[in-house]
Amino acid sequence: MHDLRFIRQSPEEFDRGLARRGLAAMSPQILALDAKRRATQTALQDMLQRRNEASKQVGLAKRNGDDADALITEVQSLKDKIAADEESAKSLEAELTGILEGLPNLPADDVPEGGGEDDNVEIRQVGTKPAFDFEAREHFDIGETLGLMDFEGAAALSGARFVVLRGALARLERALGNFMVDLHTGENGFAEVSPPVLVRSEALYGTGQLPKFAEDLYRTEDDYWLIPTAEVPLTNLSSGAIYDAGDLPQRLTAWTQCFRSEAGAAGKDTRGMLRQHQFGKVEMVCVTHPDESDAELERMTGCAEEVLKRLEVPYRVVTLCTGDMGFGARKTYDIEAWLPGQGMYREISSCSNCGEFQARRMNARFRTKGEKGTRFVNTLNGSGLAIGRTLIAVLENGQNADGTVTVPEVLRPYMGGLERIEPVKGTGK
RNA sequence: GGAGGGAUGGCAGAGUGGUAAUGCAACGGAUUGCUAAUCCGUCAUGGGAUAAAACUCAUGCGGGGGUUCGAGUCCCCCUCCCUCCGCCA
Repeated sequence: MHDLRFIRQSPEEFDRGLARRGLAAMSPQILALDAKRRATQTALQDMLQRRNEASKQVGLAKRNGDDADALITEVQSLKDKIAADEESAKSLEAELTGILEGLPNLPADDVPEGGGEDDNVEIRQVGTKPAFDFEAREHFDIGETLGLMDFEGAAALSGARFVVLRGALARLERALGNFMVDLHTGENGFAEVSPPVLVRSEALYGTGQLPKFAEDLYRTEDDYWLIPTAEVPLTNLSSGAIYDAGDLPQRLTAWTQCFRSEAGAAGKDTRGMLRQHQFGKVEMVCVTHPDESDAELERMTGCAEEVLKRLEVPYRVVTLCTGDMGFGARKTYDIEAWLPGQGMYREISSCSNCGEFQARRMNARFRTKGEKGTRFVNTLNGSGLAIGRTLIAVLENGQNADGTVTVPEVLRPYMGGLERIEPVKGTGK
């Protein structure tokens, strides 16, 4: 949500931000609406003032036993006018809010300009791509050869974009989640949270998925929504909060299932488990002082990178350009893991600084000792990491010519010491 | 699912139709100085005014409607929280 006072003060700057997002200037329309709203409000207030005075006099007159009919008639005649003005003030307000809540966050100054994915800027590549003396296969080949990745069974249960993992792959998924949460809580300073995955619409409004992106979400018949990411519950834990500045930053992590309708992704990544309706993800959320959020974004991205480093998966970090950033973000780093089977880097984490955009929607503030009043906090979120995609990366980077997969060393303690995942004889069907 | 209770400022908490008490915390100031106390003011949001204030007006008692000259207070609808009962992993 945008600050109307900022738009009033710096309309050019506001429009410049929108333009960088590829959007038309909105400040003329917004300011016109705002001026109209304020004029209406002022007129309304004058009438209310008169009504209040007259009403007070009626009270006095009645107490003194005087005649108050003239005053009563006057106020009654104001009534229709007041009601009409209230009505139009309210609808102007609603119109204004409707516009403001549909506009994305403005990009930070250092975000590269661009229209889409192709204009993202690579910052660094880390790790060494594995050199295979055979043709690298994609994860679904590897998984099906192992007999442990079952798309048919999943289709029978749930349809397309689901998977059933079995045996060592099911355990690998669990191992990844445990490893990531242990890393973030043990070394990266995050507090572990186990939140609901069903939330109210208010929570989704707070992080910005609603009202604009309802079609991407699953909704229950009794009006709960399935979270598309644990960013929603973790960030909204700060909804309505007033922190002491000393209690910031708040760093939270959670391993949850995430649910996405993938309404706009028809035909994209249909094969395999790259893009699913349901997937596990370890999420990191930070709530910071406004002066700290830029540094926190670097830190958080580093925390996500550390997961891949330890898993020995090569990756690169890109800064998303203005055209590829999500709705609530003012700056985003994507981490893309190297997938030898695809011969491509694919997104495995997205770390965003949302500034005070979400905090305004949630009314999340902090107070500094010695200062008057409160200010909005800044919020950040990042995957640390998406589990399904990490599993893909581990399979593709750890694959061997004989169809087995080498388990990264850091995961072995979570896998009962298992060093290699071997194909199973028969699928048990 | 059934029954009941509740929602008022940062927090606590009064207020049954006529200007939203009071306490705590916080901020500004005054005063006196033995780890502090005392006093005064400020202490929700928005409009107008202003360089910024002072100032001024309105709104604000969970949300939305209604009754009334006037609603925190009365009526209707809704939401959320709590308690008890039932069911349940």
